[in-house]
Amino acid sequence: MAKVAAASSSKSAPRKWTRRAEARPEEILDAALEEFTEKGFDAARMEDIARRAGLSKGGVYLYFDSKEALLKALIEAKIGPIAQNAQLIAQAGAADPINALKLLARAAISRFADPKVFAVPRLVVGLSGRFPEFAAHYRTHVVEVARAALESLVAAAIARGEFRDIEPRAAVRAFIGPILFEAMWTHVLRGESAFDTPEKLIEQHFDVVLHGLAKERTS
Amino acid sequence: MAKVAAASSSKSAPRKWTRRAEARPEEILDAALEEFTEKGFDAARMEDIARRAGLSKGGVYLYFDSKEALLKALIEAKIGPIAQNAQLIAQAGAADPINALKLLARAAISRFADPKVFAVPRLVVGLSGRFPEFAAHYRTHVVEVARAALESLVAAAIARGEFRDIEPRAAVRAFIGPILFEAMWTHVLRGESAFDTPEKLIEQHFDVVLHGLAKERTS
Amino acid sequence: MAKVAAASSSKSAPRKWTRRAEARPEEILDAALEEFTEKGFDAARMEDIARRAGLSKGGVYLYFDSKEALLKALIEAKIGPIAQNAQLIAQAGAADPINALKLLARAAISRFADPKVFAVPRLVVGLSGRFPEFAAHYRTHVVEVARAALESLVAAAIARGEFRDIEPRAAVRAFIGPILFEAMWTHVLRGESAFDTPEKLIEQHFDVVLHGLAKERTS
Amino acid sequence: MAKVAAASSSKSAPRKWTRRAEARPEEILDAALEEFTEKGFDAARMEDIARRAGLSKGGVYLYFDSKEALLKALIEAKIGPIAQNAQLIAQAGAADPINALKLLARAAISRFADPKVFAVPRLVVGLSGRFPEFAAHYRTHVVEVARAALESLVAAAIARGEFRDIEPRAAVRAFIGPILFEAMWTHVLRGESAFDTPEKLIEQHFDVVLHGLAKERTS
DNA sequence: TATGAATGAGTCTTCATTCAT
DNA sequence: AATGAATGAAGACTCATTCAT
Repeated sequence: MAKVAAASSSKSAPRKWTRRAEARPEEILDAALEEFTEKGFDAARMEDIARRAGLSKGGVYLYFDSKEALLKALIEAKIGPIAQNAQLIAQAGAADPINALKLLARAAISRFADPKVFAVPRLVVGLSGRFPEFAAHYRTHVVEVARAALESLVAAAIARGEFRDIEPRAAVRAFIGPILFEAMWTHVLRGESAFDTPEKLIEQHFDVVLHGLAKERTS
Repeated sequence: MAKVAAASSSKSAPRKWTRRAEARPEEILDAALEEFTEKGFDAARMEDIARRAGLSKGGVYLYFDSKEALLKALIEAKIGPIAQNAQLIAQAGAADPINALKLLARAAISRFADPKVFAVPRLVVGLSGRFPEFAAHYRTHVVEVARAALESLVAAAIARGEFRDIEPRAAVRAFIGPILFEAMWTHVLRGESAFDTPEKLIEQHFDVVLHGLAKERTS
Repeated sequence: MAKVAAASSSKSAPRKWTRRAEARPEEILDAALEEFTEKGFDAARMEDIARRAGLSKGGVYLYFDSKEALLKALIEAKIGPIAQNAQLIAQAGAADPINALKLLARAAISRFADPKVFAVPRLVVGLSGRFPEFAAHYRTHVVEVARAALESLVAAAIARGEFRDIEPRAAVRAFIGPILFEAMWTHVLRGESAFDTPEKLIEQHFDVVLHGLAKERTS
Repeated sequence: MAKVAAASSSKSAPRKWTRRAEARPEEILDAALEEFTEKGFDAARMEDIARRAGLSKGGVYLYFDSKEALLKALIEAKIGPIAQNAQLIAQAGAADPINALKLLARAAISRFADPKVFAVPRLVVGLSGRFPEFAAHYRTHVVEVARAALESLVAAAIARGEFRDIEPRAAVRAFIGPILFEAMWTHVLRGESAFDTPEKLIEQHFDVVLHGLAKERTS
């Protein structure tokens, strides 16, 4: 990481190899994510990652200290954007919570549809036993942030009388769970999709989750 | 596996070490599951598995041909019970679909609360990139079976006018997703639980999922 | 080292592979000393050491944790005997210090004539910059012990009026230095010997050095 | 070495970087000696040497063909002066051999007290197994030269009746050995000095050694 | 059945060396 | 003359697997 920082922070002085060296860390990270996803952290070979990133075996070590450091950098690098999204939309949409939730769901679904994006949480899941710290990092920086954002939206919706008086945490669970399930089904189990476009999934999701299953309302 | 069959079928001739030998494959499988869960398939050492199962390094090979064979046997061995459950309850509960769904949810939640049980799907997720056949096996023998059972229950409920006319698949997704999410949160991310007893989770789950989020019913 | 201890301490229970496994650590140590002496610690390859000891690459790691651990064990294993010698003779010869000194010199010279024996101090010298702890260990456990033994002999000789009243430390230096020099000349510089038998060297050594120390002049 | 010659012979055309380029080989040699002494030849990294000499990794190769060439140049560069010294003093002091010996001893002791100076022989010792040619070179160009010079002095002293009729070679051994021993003690074993000033060591040395050699007893 | 010594293929990692700029 | 990104050979170390006992 120190290495990466050092390499990528020297933007001021003009270099001859500019494009290459500047872009390298990112290229390696991408290559690593692909290899890790395909083979798993342990089974992935550093040389394959290097080759995929367009350099030789030893080249990776110019940017990352070790395989584990590469993994760590990878997780941290890919985590930020996701978490930030959640926060921003949540704040922006306090005025119209239900609409904000819809926006968020739409964003989450379309992002999770991209294998590249889903690859990171998937990796974290696979490695959680061996590297609990990554799982913890992910929980703290991504899931809890998103959760808090969603809960406040739900709370707002309840306050406005737009939602029933339910446990916000349970609502969030009901909101995210199906999206997670669908992503697992698609990327991990490689099951076939039951709808033609993502839009259809979103629609279904809202239909069921926002409106409920039961025909007759008891409460 | 051929080995396993051979080993466990020799029940005729009584020997002094009978008990041990008979129980061995199961013991090894359990030990393997624990090691695999803690360290991951690759990082787990055969010797540690053997030690945990109470025999020596070479001993494991008397029952399983290789590490990969052990993994395969493990997944298959732990998969059956789950899938069967789903089928049984589904059939049994056709008369009262909503109640059957409740029973199923209750069963799923309490089972997933047990780390040992959740360990297998977790393992499958981690290895899905490297061994897609396991993921496929899991999808076919477990998830699709359960899904079909649930969908038929939902369809029955719709037919009886107890559920709105929604896409059964979407309903199932909404039904299972939150349970999966909670299990991930607990076992993978090691997040703290927001409720005291599993019973409370079940209650919340029903409250939200079965009755819906929206206060005002549009349809 | 823990490994070695564990392996060599199990002498009670009879094993089938007795000879081999019991003898292994010693065989490896010898092989390592030879390789280290010929090529130096860094340039020596573990596989060559293993091969020379009669096993395969990985075999060495059954007895020693790492190359460095092997080096450490080697130095410690070969150091003990030397130091003990010094102490024993020193105590035994308190009654006739000059004779004791002669015995010691004779022992030191003949031992240093053996390349295997001189190899260890030689190794320590070569590695002293990188592993100062080994040099310190050698100084403390070998040189200082020998030095103390010799000094007390010299002091005894002075007290008896057999040696002039000189600084014991200087006397010891004059006593050991030439022996060290000769060993260096022979083993390190591979210079030719100027005498036919070691006995001749001993004679010359006494002629010059003891003369420098003795109170009464004979010639 | 060819490179070094080429680089240092280009004195004709004055350039702006003149001073630097002219001094470079020497700077690199010094840096190399320090690194080699601290870490050993193998463990020393070319980049560290370069950095210490004030240039970058690749820069060293403008002056030396390889790491081994650098080592060779280093040993040769640092050897000359020592050997020449010996010869000069030896010839100059033929008239008063004992005094010449004293001068030589004094010179040797004070030179060996300097870690930089002792570093070269120390390096040669450590590498003698791997590069016997360096040891041979050192023996031929340094030790044998010095030895011859000293032996002729001793022979002269014997001829003049100032020394007893002893084997000159043994006398030289007795003369140099203690100095070598002291240097080893100080630099290699990092043992504490037993005297305050080098002068004191010289005094002690003469007291013991010259006594062993001298015909007439003074005390 | 069970053991654990032994093997050797497989990988990470280092670093001398090269070369475009 | 100088740089430092890049290469790739080399070597320490691990561990699944075998096999004599």
